[in-house]
Amino acid sequence: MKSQLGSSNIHTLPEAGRKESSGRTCEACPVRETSMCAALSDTRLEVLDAAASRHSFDPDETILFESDPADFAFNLTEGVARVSKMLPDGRRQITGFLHPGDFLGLSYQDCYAYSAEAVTTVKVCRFRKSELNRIMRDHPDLEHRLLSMANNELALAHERMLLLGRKSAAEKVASFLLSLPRQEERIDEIDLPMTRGDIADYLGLTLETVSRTLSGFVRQQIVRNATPRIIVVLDMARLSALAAGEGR
Amino acid sequence: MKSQLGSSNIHTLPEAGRKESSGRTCEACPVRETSMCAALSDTRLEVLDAAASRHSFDPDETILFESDPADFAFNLTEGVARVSKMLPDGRRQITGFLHPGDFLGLSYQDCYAYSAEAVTTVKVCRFRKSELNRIMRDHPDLEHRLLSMANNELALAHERMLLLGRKSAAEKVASFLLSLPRQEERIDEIDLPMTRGDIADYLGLTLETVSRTLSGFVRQQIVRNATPRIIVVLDMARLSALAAGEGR
DNA sequence: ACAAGGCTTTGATGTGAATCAAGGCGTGGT
DNA sequence: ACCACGCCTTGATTCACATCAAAGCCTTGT
Repeated sequence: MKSQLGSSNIHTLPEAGRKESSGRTCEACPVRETSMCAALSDTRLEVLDAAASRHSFDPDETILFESDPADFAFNLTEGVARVSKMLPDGRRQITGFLHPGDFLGLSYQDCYAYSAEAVTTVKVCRFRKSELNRIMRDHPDLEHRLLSMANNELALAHERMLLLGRKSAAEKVASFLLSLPRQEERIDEIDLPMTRGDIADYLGLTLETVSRTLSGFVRQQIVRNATPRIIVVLDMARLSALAAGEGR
Repeated sequence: MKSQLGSSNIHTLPEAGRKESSGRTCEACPVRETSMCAALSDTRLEVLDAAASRHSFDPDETILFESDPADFAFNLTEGVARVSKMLPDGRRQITGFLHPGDFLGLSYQDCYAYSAEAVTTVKVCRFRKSELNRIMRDHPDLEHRLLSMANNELALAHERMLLLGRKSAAEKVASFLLSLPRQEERIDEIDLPMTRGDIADYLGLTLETVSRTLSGFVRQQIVRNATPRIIVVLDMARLSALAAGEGR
C-alpha cells in the first residue's frame, strides 16, 4: 500500500522552473480560446499579459508544493501535469491530471492544498495572486469565468469520487482511458504520458492492477497496445459501457 | 456492492418541499454570517431577500435530482442533506453531507450533476439561477464570495479523493467522525443523523464494514456509544492520528 | 553495439473488505 | 403496553485487489 516515492523535501523555490523570455503575447497563445483568458477581449487581455510571466518545467519537476504559501496561480499552456496529495507514510492520491487550458493554484486559503508536478515538459503562465485579484476586481467577467471553471471542476471532482468509491478496477481504468483528451484526427488513439504508477495513484489502485487490467482489455480485444504509451481503442461501445458501470 | 435503494423515478417537482411563508427576513437568518450572504451588507441583503423563497423538506425528500434542469440554487439554513451520484445499477456514492450555511446547485451546466436529499428536516432558501446571476452582476462581492466558497469545496473534494482512494476503512471512519460539525459545549459528542448505509456510501464501504469499524473503536476505547446515533470521543489523539493516516 | 536503469508485465500468494446470513435493538404506531 | 418494521450489529465465508517476487522490454547513454 505504501508508494514511498520521493520523500524528498525539496519545495517549490520562488523561481522553480525556467523563466522564459516574455516574447510571446497572449494573442498567439495556444489556449487563448479555452482557458480563463477567453473571458476577456483582445484589448483587455493586455492587462493579463502584463501580469503574467512564462515558465517551463521539466518532467517530474515540482510546479507547486502542498502547504507552501499560495502566492501564485498558473495557467497551463503546454504539456501534462499531475496534482496530488500525500499521506504521512507516503501513500499518494493523484487528484487530477492537468492539460493545456487548465487553471491551477486558486486555493482560497494561504497555502496550497495539494502539490503539482510536471509529467511531460510543461509550460505555464504564472500570475501573482494579489495581482490576479486586483485584475478580477476591474474585470468581473474574468471572475465570472473562473467561478464557472471552478464549478466545472467541482462536477468532475464529484464524478471522480463516484469512480473512487464505487467502481471496480476495470470500470476505473475504462473511465480513465475515456477521460483523456484525444486528437480529432486519431480519435481512437489514447496517449498515456504518465506511468502506470501515476495512473494507479489516480484510480486508487496499484500499478500491477492497472497493468493487469489493461492486459485484460487487450485479451478481450477492447483495446490494442501500439506501444506501452499508446493505446488504440478497438471496441469503443464496450469500453464506454464499462466506464459507465453497465458492463457488469 | 449494489445498494439498489430507491429506483423510484420521482424527480424534483417544480414545487417540491413545502413552500413557507416568507415572513422571516435574512437578518434573522441562522446562517447570515457563515453562508454566502456574509458578502453583503444588511442594506444590500434586501436584494437577495427579495429573490429568495423559503422551503422545507422532510427526511428522505428529494431537494434536487441529477440530470434535472438546473433552474434553482439553494442555501441550506437548517438541517442536514446528502448529495449523491448513482451508477445505472444502483451503486451510490454520497459526495457530501451539507450543513447549515452550505450552498447547493451551482453547476455551470444546464442540468444538475448530482442529486440532493434531506437527511433530517431541511430548510432552504431558494433562488432562481437567472436571478442570482443578475444579482451577482450588480454585486461582484457576492460572486467573489461564491468563488471563494467553490474553491473551499474543491479543496475538501480533493481531501475526500485522498480518503476514498488511499485510506483504510478505519482511517475513513475516523476521518468522517472528525469531519462532522460539533457543538462547542459538547465538543466530544458526535451526532450521526444519517444511517450506516449513508455513511458507507459516503466512505466507499459497506454498511457492515462501517458498523464493524465503529464497534472496533468502541472495543479499543477510542469512542463510546451513547446511542447508535450519538458517539462520544474518548481518545481524541488516537482518533486524530487514525484520521491523518498515522495510526498504522 | 552494448550495458544499465527504469518501467512494465506476469505469476504466486495473502488479506481487507465485501457478501451472505442471522439476530438484536429501538422507535413509532395503534 | 405491545407489536412491527427498520436499522444496526455480529458471524461465516468469499473474492477482488494488494502484496511479494521475478522476468521482460524499451530507452538512454557511452
